[in-house]
Amino acid sequence: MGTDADVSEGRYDPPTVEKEVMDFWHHNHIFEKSLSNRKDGPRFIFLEGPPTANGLPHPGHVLTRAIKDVVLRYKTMQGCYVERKAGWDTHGLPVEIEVEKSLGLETKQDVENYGIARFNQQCKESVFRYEEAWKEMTARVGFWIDMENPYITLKNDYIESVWWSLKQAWDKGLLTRGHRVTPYCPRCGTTLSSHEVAQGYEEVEDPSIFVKFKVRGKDEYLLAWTTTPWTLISNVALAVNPEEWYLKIEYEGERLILSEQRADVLLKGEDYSIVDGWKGEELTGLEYEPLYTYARPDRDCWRVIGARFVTMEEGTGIVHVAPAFGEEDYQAGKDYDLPVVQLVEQDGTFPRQVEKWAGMFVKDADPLIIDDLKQRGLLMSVQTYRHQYPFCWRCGSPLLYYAIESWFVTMSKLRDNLMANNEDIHWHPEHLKHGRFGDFISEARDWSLSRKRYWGTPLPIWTCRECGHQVCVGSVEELRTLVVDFPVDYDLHRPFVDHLEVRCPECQGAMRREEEVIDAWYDSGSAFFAQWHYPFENQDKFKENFPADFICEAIDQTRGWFYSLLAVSTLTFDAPPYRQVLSLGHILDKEGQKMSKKTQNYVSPHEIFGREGADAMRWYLISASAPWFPKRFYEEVVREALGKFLLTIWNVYSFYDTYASLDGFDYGRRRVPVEQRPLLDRWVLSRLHSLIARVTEQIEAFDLHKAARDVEDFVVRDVSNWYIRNSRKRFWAEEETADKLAGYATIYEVLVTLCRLIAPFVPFISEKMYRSLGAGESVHLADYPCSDAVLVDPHLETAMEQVRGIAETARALRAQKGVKLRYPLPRAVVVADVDLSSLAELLRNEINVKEVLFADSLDPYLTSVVKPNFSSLGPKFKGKAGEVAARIAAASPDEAKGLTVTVDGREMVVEDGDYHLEQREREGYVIGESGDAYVVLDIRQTPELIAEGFARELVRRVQEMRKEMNLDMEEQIVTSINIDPERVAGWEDYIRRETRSCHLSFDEASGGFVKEWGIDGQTVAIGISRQPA
RNA sequence: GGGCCCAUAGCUUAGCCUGGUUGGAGCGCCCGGCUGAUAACCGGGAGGUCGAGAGUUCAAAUCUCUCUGGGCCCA
Repeated sequence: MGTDADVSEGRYDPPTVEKEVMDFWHHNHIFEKSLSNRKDGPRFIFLEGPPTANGLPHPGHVLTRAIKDVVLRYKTMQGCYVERKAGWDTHGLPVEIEVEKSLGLETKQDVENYGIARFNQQCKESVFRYEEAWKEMTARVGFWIDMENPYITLKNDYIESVWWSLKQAWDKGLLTRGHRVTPYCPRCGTTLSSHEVAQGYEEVEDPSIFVKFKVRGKDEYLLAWTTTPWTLISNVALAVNPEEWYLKIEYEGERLILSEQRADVLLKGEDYSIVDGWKGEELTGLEYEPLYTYARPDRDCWRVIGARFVTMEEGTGIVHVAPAFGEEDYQAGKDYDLPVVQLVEQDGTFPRQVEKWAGMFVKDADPLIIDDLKQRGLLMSVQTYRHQYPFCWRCGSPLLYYAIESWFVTMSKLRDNLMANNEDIHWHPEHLKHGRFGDFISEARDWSLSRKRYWGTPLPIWTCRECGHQVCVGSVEELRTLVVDFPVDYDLHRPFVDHLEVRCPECQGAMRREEEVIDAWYDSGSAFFAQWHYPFENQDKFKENFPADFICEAIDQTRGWFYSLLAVSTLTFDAPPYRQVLSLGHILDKEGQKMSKKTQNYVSPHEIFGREGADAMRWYLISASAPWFPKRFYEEVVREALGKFLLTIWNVYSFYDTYASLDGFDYGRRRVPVEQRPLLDRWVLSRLHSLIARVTEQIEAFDLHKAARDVEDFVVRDVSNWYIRNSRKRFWAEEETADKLAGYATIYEVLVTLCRLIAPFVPFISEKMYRSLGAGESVHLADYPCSDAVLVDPHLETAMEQVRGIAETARALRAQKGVKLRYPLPRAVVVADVDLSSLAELLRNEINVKEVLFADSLDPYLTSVVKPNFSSLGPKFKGKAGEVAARIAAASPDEAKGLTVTVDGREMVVEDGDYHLEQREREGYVIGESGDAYVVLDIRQTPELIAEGFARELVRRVQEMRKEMNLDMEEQIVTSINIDPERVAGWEDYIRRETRSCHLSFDEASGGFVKEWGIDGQTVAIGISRQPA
């Protein structure tokens, strides 16, 4: 791309221009220069949220990358040094699942048979499968980020940093082993983090059964409700709400115990009698006979306990308790010292003891258990229950809530710290800070960190087989001291770390690593220090870059990455890891539904890039709505952004380019000082500098959409539709007038400044124009424009706004009266509070009148008309009212006052109420208002004016024909028109000049190109031909 | 089931915080006009139960509550 080569190519072709710009950036190292340029500037610290490259990027990723880029380019142009290190998130169950699928492995046993080493090797390869696609998308959307030196969570250095922070937690006593009932996928053989569980809720129908538990020694039953029959096998207690009332009733010959409230609801209209009643607490301790005795608990159980979580909203008010399968159950079990009966294997099947259903997947056994209970007469009713139930988001298996041993980070102890650190963070949108996010951290749960899986950062905890001593290893060096023959080449993943021979520092016994790997969210949450291999290297680098000034991801990261960063940072440094966080809304499809891979209800970004281009897509995404609002995305809206904004600005540019290069204009040499330029020029510059001030303010507040809309408004309304439109004639002048030079200088300044202003938003087209204008090597190396207060003239802006309004009104009045704009009118009179005289000439041209006058009052153009008031006349004059009205209407305002009429021989005086005066335009004038101002149009057309207008009609048609013939602008023609020459008397020269006719005749239309036109209902034939050379 | 966010013309949206003339604009549509930069522009028109209902108030798109729909998060 040369600075002024191929500038006159006319039509804007986005993909071609954008590719050209990308090549230019690449070959000239513009990104690198944008960094080295600002080396000494203040730092603006950005932290990239790492994607996983085992899937193709979709429009949502384009949005995130585009918005990040806007902010980072803006900061760079403002003089900041903005380092941008890319990152890859590489560990975790999703990766394993992909690999399992491709290898046809179905269980953990399959994986182990395949070999953990080989398996992890596959995982490692898988996470870079789409690296190229990601790199390409990133480059194509114009996101400048260093993809050559990314941080990668699977690197030894990265893992070592993570280990270091885990050891910090360990030393603080915040890394502990405990039980927790967690959602568990029996197929994957692992617990799922809450973030993962959330992705897999589906509405399903489950059995809803009412089960009778026989009270020990009595012929009475406690009625309990459950939707998970398979957990009944492991039942150890029944819970009642101690505060609620319970009844013993007799119903269909049976004595049942349930809550009073629920009895009312469930047995409404049924025939039952109340036998007894108690408060819930009185029931506690009551023993019952277990439904199943496969378990032989070592502790007292099978009795009623009190628990406040028991609600009266559903069920019977008596809840079956199985501590192994529910969090509340587990807690209640602890409170009452109940045994944890867990008659389910890790793969989700019943164990051998459960003779009837051993080996069967528990959920599949539900109907059989129901049958069994039915046959034993222990079932009250079976219904189905629709509710949201979690499924494994990757493999689709129903999740089981399952008490499992796990390592925890006890975040619950850090709640106050989390909240204090959150106070120092600026959230966009703000409501997240104390809303969704604030609520979440104020009730922070312990972070279940460990995963019984393979592909992840191994938990660096070793336990001595001899003495039980545990060490948490915080560095490779520390590990080396514990290991016999630590090899030179090492890999901190499984199975390598599992096979190390570790000696207990206490007793020299053999140590064994806790077999789990950690939640991959901890990896990415460590990015802010682990990307630098802190604290083993880059201590300064880390200090310079902590905390980040800005992070930005989609809203779903609120409890994902935004949280894991804050959690790790609070745990490790007790400080907030970022100062500002921008949370983006999601991209939805045309119908406002979320995009999904399954339905493929979205256009691939590639197609958009290939047609409308990256700038158009960016512009749409930025200007459509606030960054944090969801956006509907489809091709038409992008095309609209292209047509409305990009093509308009391009046309302004190409207009300037056409004329400026024709005239050989050189901004550097022939610049007219601003104060010597016409008012219109000073106006557009004033608008420009007002705009700069607003845009800067809005970007700072992350109101990117407002900034974009203001820019668009300026370009379309002010520059293209007003400034250029009213300046066109200036550039047609053949000689080099000061006026023309002033115009060139102004458009040039507007364009170059605009390029800089919009460079962060639309980096390609701005670069292309900036360079073509010869303004510098790259717009992205330039400074962001500053508003120059000297150039801002608010009075001028207001006056122009007023004039624009008046022009619109005048055009509307013309349309009303059917006077075409081409026909000049004698005058317009403006009545306004502000002095608009300096803009009179502009207005005169705009509305095509011979003169514009200013007046203080409308009175000279108004006349009063007497209007009879029928509602007053009617009752007075009855049948003669019409007659009287006619007399009144015929009177002048002066005559009307005190007018006497003779009705049926009686003389009557017309009173004030019998008529009213209406103000009307005087004959020949039409009045309109615009804001506080009025405009009067004199619409009396004289024959001379009509001739002039008609001449313009003819010129316009000839021009159209010239265009159709593809004539050069300068080319001369011979013109003949079949009209009476009288109709354009005095305007023959005008027609000749405007149409570049060397010969003009008014007779039969003849020549190479003859066309008939309908002008004001008449047919006019025009013939033109090229002048023979 | 709970929390948060959102709902204005066929589409994209301004106005809502801080209640007050007739709810603005752009795209699209119809009619007319302008045009030798333009895929543009100008004027007019059709098109709004301001998601629904209730409340507060002299007055509600705006404040409150309930409901419906969508999104996100949590269960």
